[in-house]
This record gives sequence, C-alpha cells and structure tokens, in this order.
Amino acid sequence: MSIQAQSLDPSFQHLGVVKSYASKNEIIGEDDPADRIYEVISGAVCTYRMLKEGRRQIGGFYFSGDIFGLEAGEKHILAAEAITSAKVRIAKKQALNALMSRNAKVADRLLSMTARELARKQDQVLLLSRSAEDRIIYFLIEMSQRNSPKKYLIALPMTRQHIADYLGLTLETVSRTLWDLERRGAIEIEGYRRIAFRNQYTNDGPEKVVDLFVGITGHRPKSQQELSDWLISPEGTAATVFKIASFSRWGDRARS
Amino acid sequence: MSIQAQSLDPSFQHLGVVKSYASKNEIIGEDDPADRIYEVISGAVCTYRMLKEGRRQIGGFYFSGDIFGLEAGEKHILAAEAITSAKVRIAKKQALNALMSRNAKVADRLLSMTARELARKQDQVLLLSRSAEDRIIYFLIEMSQRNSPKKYLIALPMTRQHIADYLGLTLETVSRTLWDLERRGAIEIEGYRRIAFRNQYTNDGPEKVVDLFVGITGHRPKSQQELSDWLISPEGTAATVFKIASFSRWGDRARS
DNA sequence: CGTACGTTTGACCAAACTCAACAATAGTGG
DNA sequence: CCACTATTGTTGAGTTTGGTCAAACGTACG
Repeated sequence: MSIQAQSLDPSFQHLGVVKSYASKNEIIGEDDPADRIYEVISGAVCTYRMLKEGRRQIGGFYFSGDIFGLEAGEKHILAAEAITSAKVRIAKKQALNALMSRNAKVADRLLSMTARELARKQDQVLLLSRSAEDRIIYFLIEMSQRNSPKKYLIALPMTRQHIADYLGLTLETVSRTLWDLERRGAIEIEGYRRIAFRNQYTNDGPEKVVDLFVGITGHRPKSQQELSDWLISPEGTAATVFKIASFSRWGDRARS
Repeated sequence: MSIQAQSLDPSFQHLGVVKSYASKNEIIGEDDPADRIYEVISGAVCTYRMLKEGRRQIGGFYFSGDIFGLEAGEKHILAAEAITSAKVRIAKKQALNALMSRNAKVADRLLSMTARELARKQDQVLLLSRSAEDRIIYFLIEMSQRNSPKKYLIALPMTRQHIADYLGLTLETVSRTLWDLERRGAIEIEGYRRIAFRNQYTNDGPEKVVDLFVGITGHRPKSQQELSDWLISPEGTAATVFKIASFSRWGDRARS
C-alpha cells in the first residue's frame, strides 16, 4: 500500500489540512461520505471493516507517505483508525478534481494509484488463501520492505490483534506462529514490536541459492538477472530467509 | 465484476476483434503482456492465478457484458480461461488511449471502472475472512444477482472446483455445504448447474422481516426505504433467504 | 447409450479456533 | 528513575472446522 503522495502531484503537498490523532482514534467512520483523501504524515494507520460477529477485517496498513481513503462509492466501505499517534493530511476530492482539470497528468496518476491499490488487494486475496505460516511470513516480508530502517529489521507498530485481523487469523495463532519461526531460527523477536530476520541468504554460498531456486520454481535461472529478481521478490525472500532456516532445524532453543 | 462495456464508451463496441474460445481454453496466460482489455460477448470466463502447491486462486468470474484484463502492470498477474465456450472482444489499450485523448470522459470512466474493480476485490477479501457456509451463501447471492434469468434462480456455469478455487475452499466442502443448505430447506439443487432459492422473504409477514432486520443490524429501520434497501443487499438477502430457513430446521429431508 | 467427467459421500486427520490462566511489556505517576 | 498498573502477549488443553484420501454415484455429452 505504499502509494506515495509525491507520485500524485507536488501541489498536493499544499492542499488540505493536517490533523493529529491519538492512538486508537477513528479517522474515518464506516459509511462516512468518501469525499476526501488522506495522506499519512507520521505514525501508522489502518483501514478496516467490522464483521457482524464482532470480528473485523483490516484492509491495509498505511505509513508515512502512504495515501488512504481512495474509494469509489459515495460512502466509505472501510473505516480508518490511528494505530500509533499519527498526523494525517486531509484534502477534499473536489480540490483534487480542480487540480485534475488543470493538469491531465494528475488524472493519469490517480488512475495508476488506484490500479496499484487494486494489485495490492489482489495480493491480499492470494495471501488469504494460504496457510497461517505463509501469511505470517509474507506479512513480515511486506513490513520489512515498507516500514523498516534496515532490510533485516521489521518494525511492527501494530498489535498482534491488528496482524491477526489483517491476515484473517486469531491473535493466538499469530503469536504461536511467530514463536515457532523463532524456535526454528528464522527470526528473532525483540520485545513486542521489533523482529529481526536471522538467516539472510547472503550467508549461504551461491550454489545453495541456485538449488533453492530450482527447488521452488522447478527450473534453472536463465540468467543472473532472473536469479536476483527472484531473490528480492516476496517469494524469493520467503524461500531464502525461511526455508533455508527450516531445512536446518536446530531443535528446541530454550527461551530464556 | 459486472463492469459493463457500455459504461466505457459506445465506440468501444467497434474496437478490436472478436475471438471464440472453447471451454477450458486459455485466453490470457500468466505473465502475458497486459496491453489489451477484454469484453465477454457470450459465455463465462474466469481469471486466476496458480499457487505453487498445485492449487489455484480464482480472481473473478465474468459474464456477458463484463470487462476483464484491467491490470496496472506491464504483465498480467492473473491468467484467464473460458469456463464455457465463449466469445470475447479484444481491444488494444493503445487504441483505447487514442480514444482517451479525444474524449476526456473515457479516462474518467476508466478510473471509475478500476475503482469499482477495487471495491469488488475488497469484497472478495471480506468474503475470504468468513466461514465456509457464509462464503457459499454470499457466492450464491452474487451469482443470482449477476448471472441469472430470475432472481430466485441461480445459474452456475462453473464447476464445484471453480467455486472452491474462488472461495478458497475444497470442492468437497463446497459440495457438502450446498447439500447442507438444501437439507435445511434454503435452496433446491436442480442438477449440477442450477440452484433455486426456496424461502423468499415475501413468503413471510412484514413484522417477521422487521424482526430479522433488528436481529441482524441491532436497530429498527428508520424508514421503509432503509428496510427495502437492506433486503436487496447481500446481507439482507442472506438473512432472509438463509437465516429464516435455518431457524426452522426441518430435520433430514430424504434426498430421493 | 455408454463413457468420461464432475459430483457426492464417508472416514479420518490436521490446522486453526476457543476459552482460560498466566507472563511480559510499556506507559504512568510518584 | 523506579514501582505500579493497564495493556498486550504467551501458552496450554480441548474443540471445531475444513481438508485429505478414497470410493461410489450421477449427469451430460458425444
């Protein structure tokens, strides 16, 4: 969901007002009129929808620079809340439309932003059809790529409940799966809100990486380029960071 | 996914070529260049992506008048195949772009079509976070609203496997859940590809419907309009057709 | 009318959920 | 800066849902 504001138009920077929200405060209510769009200035935000049995489905997480609230209808389907304390720039769509008529490129970018959000939603659909462990792994990779100071570190501003609601799991399953990944040596949990990957693929020789590629994709990489593209893809990252770790099960690592 | 072709532009009708595909034939391959868009003229089509364990996730079903292949990137993430024999109009995006520069409204409509597809994907995400029975119920309602001659009849051109792949279930679970709904008197299965709803809400008195509304939504309808809007919504349809039926469990209805 | 394909059904199993008790963390005020 | 407390996270036992494997059945098409 890293739809960057600057991809829309520089003048968006001067549009609208900035509001501050404390953690857990509502930014958009379900069924609010969808006449504004929102940019995260600082902090973390999520969109969600309540399901009737008291469960909720999180639609996405948004961090500094991300745009949210892009919806088609008259009213929002998804509500939004601040996960941490957050600053948000709010602009009326009307003002954006005025911008669009002056600048054809803005319309073009709005289309590509929406198309990108669509692609992300498609990814979320694929995510939800996988096992609990796969969902967690893909989630960690997404967070490490979007919201982390270094690529092997994962900052998690959200609670286990948020993660569970995003992945369609329970918080207990999230907790257990994370601990299992730690036990198997793939990650290191540092307090509630920080996780580190352990086995970066660079620790292994290049042949081992090629073996892994062949094992997962079923064919040899045709070029060095194909191999390195695959390595940085979510699938490649998952394979290198997690599968190698799970090949060498180190038995039970005592926790304390 | 009923994005109607005529909502794009009348001149789209004359764009591109029409091709015929036999059942099970590939229309778009995964990783094909995404330089065309497709309109179903007749028959049924689905988009999908293979997951590595031999499973697949269906992205959506498309019937006569629907547009598919709307994707952002250079290459398609989702492949497409004909479910029945199908006729498809194929137009180059390039030609569409030419249309867009002549007619600003076309760009606007392309945006709203994409936004609508996004809303549908969001719905699919919500669908996938529900129980097997709920998924089936919402699926049946979607099909009855999109692809059926009469509102109480549901035409299912796809196999149980297609349904399972769309809903993230196995074909056995789909089969069992349908049979359970039939046993409870909510639907009637007529051969493999036809289903009929049994308990239309119109069979019950108006107070019963209001009771149901209050039971599900937690508040009284403020107006007749609110009640009838809710009744035709998927949630209202599910409640009226299925919940009433499940209130009165008729025990085992022998099958033959 | 026969055969291949799609579907149903059953027995068994595994993954994830529920409920409940307990532990760790981080935020608060002294 | 420390102790206190509310919040968040972990862990375990038992249950449920949906998946797997395998066999029988029915439908629709050639």
